[in-house]
Amino acid sequence: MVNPRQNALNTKTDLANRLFFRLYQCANMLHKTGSRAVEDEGLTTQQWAVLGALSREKSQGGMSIGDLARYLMVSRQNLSGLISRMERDGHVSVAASGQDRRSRVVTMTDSGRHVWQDLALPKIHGYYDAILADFSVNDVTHALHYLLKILENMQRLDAQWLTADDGEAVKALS
Amino acid sequence: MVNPRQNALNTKTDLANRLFFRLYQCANMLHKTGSRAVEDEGLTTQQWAVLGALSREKSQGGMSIGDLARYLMVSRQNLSGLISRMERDGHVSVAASGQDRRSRVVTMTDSGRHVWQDLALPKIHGYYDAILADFSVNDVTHALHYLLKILENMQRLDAQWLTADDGEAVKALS
DNA sequence: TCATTTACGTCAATGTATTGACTTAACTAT
DNA sequence: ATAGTTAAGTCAATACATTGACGTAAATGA
Repeated sequence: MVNPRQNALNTKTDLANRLFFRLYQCANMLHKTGSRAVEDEGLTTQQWAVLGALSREKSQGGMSIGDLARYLMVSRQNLSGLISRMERDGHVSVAASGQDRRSRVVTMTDSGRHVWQDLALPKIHGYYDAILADFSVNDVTHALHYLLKILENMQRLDAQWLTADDGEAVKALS
Repeated sequence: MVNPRQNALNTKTDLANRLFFRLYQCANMLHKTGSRAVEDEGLTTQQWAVLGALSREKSQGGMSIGDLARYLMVSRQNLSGLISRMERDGHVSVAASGQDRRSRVVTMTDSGRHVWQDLALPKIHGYYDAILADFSVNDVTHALHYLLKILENMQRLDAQWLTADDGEAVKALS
């Protein structure tokens, strides 16, 4: 006997539905379990992402709020508050830019670097091990590849929306 | 010549780092582009998830706040506010449960069902098409498989944390 | 039966995320 | 040079997300 609903199962739309639902759940669980992994250090998943960005060799000289926002793909308004809390907690310091008087440069403090390197990173590696325990290197590579493709397409859609919105504005003015 | 940093590249830890960073970015972009896809209907990505849950045949009789929270993997405190906003906007109605006087049952209103079926679903399918345009059915299947594994491991870690926390509480009492 | 425990929902505090509006500064194209 | 545009950052309003604390109701166990 064939399941009468079988036509609707395993179609691309049905699979897409399940994929995005799982991505939604993953997003919730990432923020919950990620923050829990570094809560003893007074960090959250988002602050972990900021420290990770600032700890790269490429950003030894610090990063501006705008650079960080673009890198992490969040709004600069959001970063503004996040950086304020991290400054309050002594993890980062903010200084005026010599080049651009509008810009403010965010750098890790010595304390922030200590928290990141010595306290948070071991916890984070333990977190990776726990989540990816049954993943082979090949599995991680493939999962990364798919996430990257989804991300690129989301960015493309976002960019299209921005230009379409400009078009609307222009149309409204004419 | 071998890149001196090659040892650090493509190791499982390095790949894990990149995977979780991309997952973090995907989470941000999902909420941004998903909400944008249904903004004309006055919905957000989260409200879309709620309507999707309530529209299943399985939940014709409605779902309690707690059931919804477990299904979507968010806290019931969060759902409480989300449902209030959706009730305010007329998408769902909340009624007392006949079985359990503590419980409140959430159901889609006729208006909510109209918004979901006739307005939001076409937009959502367009969103799926835009993000998964260059995915084969096989690609979607594999991506779904990896997300599911990550999710299962995150849930396991979450459950372990809960029992470990209980253990701490017990230890503190003894 | 009656005390303990567990479950359901909400309130409050805090952190993260968005858009819109605004100020200030840098850039750009006459 | 100067007007117009773009870019950097912040403030405000709103939505989403967490934990902790609380009141009420159901379930459990001696």
